[in-house]
Amino acid sequence: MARPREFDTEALLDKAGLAFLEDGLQLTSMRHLEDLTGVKQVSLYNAFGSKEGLFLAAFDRYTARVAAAQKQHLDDRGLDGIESFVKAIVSSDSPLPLAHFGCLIVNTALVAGSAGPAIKSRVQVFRQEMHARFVGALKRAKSSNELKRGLNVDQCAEFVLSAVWGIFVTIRLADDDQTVGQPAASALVKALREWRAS
Amino acid sequence: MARPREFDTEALLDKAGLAFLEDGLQLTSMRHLEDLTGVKQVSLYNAFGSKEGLFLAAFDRYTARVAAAQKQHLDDRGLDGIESFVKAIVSSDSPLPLAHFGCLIVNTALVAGSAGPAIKSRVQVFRQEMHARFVGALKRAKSSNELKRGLNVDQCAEFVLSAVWGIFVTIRLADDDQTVGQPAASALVKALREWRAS
DNA sequence: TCTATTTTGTAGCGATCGCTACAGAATAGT
DNA sequence: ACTATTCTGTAGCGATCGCTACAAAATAGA
Repeated sequence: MARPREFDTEALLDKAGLAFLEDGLQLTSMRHLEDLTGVKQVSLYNAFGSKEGLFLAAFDRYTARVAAAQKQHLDDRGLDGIESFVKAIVSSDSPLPLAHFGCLIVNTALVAGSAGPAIKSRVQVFRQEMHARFVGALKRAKSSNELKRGLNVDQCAEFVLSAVWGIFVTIRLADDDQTVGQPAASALVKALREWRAS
Repeated sequence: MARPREFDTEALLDKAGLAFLEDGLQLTSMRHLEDLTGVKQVSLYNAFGSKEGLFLAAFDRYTARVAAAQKQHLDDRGLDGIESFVKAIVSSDSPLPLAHFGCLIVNTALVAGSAGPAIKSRVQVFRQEMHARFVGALKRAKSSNELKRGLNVDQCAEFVLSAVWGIFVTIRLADDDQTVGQPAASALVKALREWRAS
C-alpha cells in the first residue's frame, strides 16, 4: 500500500561494500555512494537509517559470503580443508570475489576502535566465528590422528587466522600485482603440513 | 636571527604518532593534534608544511624506532634472532613502546591506497627494508646450516612479515587485553623451529 | 477515484575539515 | 636601539561532511 523501491537492495549493498573496501568507512562519503549506486542519499537514509546502518548491512552481506566460502572449504575436512582455503585466498580465480583488493573485515578490524562499538563488536564476533570454524577443522584432524600430537588447536587456529589476515594487509599494500600474497601463502601451507602426524 | 621555537619537535612527533596510531591518518584532525600537543595549528603548518608532512615526519620517527628494534634482535643472528623478535612483539615489556595499540606501519599500510602516493611508497619501502632484514637473518641461518634445506628465504621472510602484521591486526581488534597476540605468536615461534635443520 | 503510505528529488542545515591571512611577540645581527 | 626574520595567537576562509525538512511522485487498499 505504498510506493515500491526503485533499486535492488542486494546489488546496492555489493557496490557499497566494494566502496567501503576500497576507501574505508570514514573516507567513503554518502555523496560518493549516491553517485556510485545511482540511489539518492535520502533514499539510502530511508532504507538504512544512517551511514553506519548502511555499512553494517553491506558488512553483513560481505561476511556472509566469506563465511560461506570458508565453510565450503572446511566442512567435514581437516588440515587439507585449511590448506585449500589458504590457497583459495591468493588464487586468481578466488571464490572470494574481492580478495584482490584486500578484505573488508581486516580493513574494518583496524579502524574498529574509531568506528563505534556496533561495528567493533560485529568484527569481533565474526573473527570468533572464523576462529571456531578453524578449530572445528583442527579438531576433526586431531580425532582422526591427522594432527601431530602436542599441538594446541586454539593456538593453531589463532595462528592461521592471523597469518591469513596478514596476507590481506600485504595484498592491500601492493600496487596492482595480485600475486604478492603468494610467497606468504605458500610458506603458510608448508607450515600447515608440518602439523601432520607421521 | 629569529625567534626560536617553543616546542620540542621530537616530543611533538611522538605524541602525533601516537594519535595517528590510535585514530588513523584521516580521522586525526589538526585541531585534535593542537589540543594534544599544545602547539597551535599554524605552528604545526609552519614546521611541517601540511598534515601529510606532519604525518610523514611522525611516521619516519616511528619506523626508525621499529627498524632499530628489529636490527637489535636480528643483527648477526639467525633463526633465534627472528624468534626473539617475534616474542618481543607480544611481550608486555616490549621494546616497541606502542605495540599494545597495534603498529602504525600496519595501520598505514591498509589505508595507503587512499592516503596518497607519498605515504604509500613510504610504507612499501619500509616493508621492503623489514623484509630484507629477515632475509639477512635467514641467509645467515642458511650459511651456517642452521636452516633446513629446501626452504626459500624470500618466501620465509614474506611469511614471517605477513604473520607478524596479522598479529598486529589482532592486537588492534582486542579491547584492552594485551595478550591476544600470544597464541598466534607462540604458534609462529613453533613454525620457526620447524625450519631448523636436524 | 480517493485516501493513506512510502519513496524520490531539491535544497540546505549545522558542524567540522585542512589550511591560511594578518597582526603582534620574540630573537639575532648591526 | 633598530631592523630583519621567524614564531605565535586570533580569526576565519572555502569545501565537505552526515543528515534532514519539505513537497512532488507513485502505489495499495477502500
